[in-house]
Amino acid sequence: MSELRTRFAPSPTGYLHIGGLRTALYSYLYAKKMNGKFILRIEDTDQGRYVDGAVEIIYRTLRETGIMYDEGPDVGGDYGPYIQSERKNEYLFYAEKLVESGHAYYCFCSEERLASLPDINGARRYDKHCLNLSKEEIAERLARGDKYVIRQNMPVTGNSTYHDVVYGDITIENSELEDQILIKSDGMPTYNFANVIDDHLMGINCVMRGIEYLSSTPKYNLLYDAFGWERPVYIHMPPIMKDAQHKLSKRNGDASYEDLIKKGFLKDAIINYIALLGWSPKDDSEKMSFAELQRKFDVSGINKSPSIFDPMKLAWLNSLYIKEMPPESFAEYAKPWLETCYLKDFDKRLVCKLIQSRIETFAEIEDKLRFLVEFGDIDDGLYVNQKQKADAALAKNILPKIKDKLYVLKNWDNQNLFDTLVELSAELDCKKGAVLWIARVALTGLAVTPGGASEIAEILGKEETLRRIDCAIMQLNA
RNA sequence: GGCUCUAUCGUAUAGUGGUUAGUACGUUGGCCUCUCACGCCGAUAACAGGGGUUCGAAUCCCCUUAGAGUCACCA
Repeated sequence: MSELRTRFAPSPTGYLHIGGLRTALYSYLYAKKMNGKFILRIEDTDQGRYVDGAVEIIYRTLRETGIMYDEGPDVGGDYGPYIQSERKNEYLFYAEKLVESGHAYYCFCSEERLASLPDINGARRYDKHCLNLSKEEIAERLARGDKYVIRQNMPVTGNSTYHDVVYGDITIENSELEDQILIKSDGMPTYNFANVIDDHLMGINCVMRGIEYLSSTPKYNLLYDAFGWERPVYIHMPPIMKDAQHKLSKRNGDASYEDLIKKGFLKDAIINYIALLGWSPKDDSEKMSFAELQRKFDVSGINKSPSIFDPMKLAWLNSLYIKEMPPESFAEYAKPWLETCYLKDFDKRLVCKLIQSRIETFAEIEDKLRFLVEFGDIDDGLYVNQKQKADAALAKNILPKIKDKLYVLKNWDNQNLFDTLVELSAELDCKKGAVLWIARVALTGLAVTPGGASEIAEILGKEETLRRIDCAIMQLNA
């Protein structure tokens, strides 16, 4: 068996959406598992849809996520060029070969004629009108410079069957196949044609792509057959949906890879999650590193039915990756989000320690830390905690004592603060939870905070802590 | 509409003729605890419907229903 060669062939239309990224991921994982090659090819035959910078986004995203291609436009290889617009001349040559063998023909039909074709169930099917043109007429019109396209000559009877690795045998009546255009009037090949020619020329023997190509694959197979080329192995994949009836797409404003990064998701979590959308390993593993994914990936685990993208589960996976980050990496990665919090001179290390285990995405940082810079009215009701037997009256009573204790505290760190407050609770003969609860509320004015009273006091610093306690006392006495 | 594909808890899935239908997220009860979070223990909830085949069907077949894809000089 020759070396497995698979490929990812995106169009540079502006972004790499989640579905495309997953296709690339699966193709890469499968190629690597089989000790084969993974190739990147840019399909830019539609000049109208080309978007500047889109190619760079593709390169960057694949690199960033670890989906390294063995051959491609910017890394080279023996089958280049890897950009379709640079292979333009190849296609016409092969199309003409097909014309010679009768598998394709020139078509001079005008747009108007095409538009006048009968509409059958909402679709206009080309009627093979130009198939019957005489050799002389074709030569004459070609010489005259008439605009033309080259169409594939589909069989009218019989049916075509092929095997798909995930969907099994697919059979379609040949009469369902339209004489699709191979070469457009601008001389460029259509995707359908270029795709087949390139795959063959590049030695691609395994094609992994979205299910949208499942029903047009017989057309490609007819092309392979006409040339006498060996058909590749096909692996079609189910779509990723936003909900039961809508596909996930940038057009609907759904998240692309880059959007997810901006929303505070880690690339490892994104890759891990999308790997699980439509595929599952033999065991019950869910959190898998890229290396594990490579080891465990197998096409037999690919699902047939569409799967809905679940941000909640992604967030959960993301939190797992966040928790295992070394503190330094976390601090480094969190930097941009921390900057939006105006933390002034608070100790970033302590702040990170506080939030690392409490966020699922980095975007939550701002909300979680707002209390560090915003402090104002405290609702008396917040002092009430039945379990700890705390309330506003108790707060009014012990807050001054807390203040006195802290005022003389020498080493301002979490442990000392905690010990001091616990000590006070013993002296006052009340629950330590009551003291800590009241202190925390007084310092933050919030029912829920990341971290307890002592941790927060440590970050706030002595001066700010005492200032806030004063504030709280004043409010209670007002 | 024609053609193709799909159908297990809300979501992602395990399951390939015999299981108390498993797991994870979510939701939820509890424990732990200076609130929250983490962690731990429990609960919740599914074979779309109807016919077959079979001693036996989530698993095989058919129909219905629902959904997706496709029918371009787009990829």
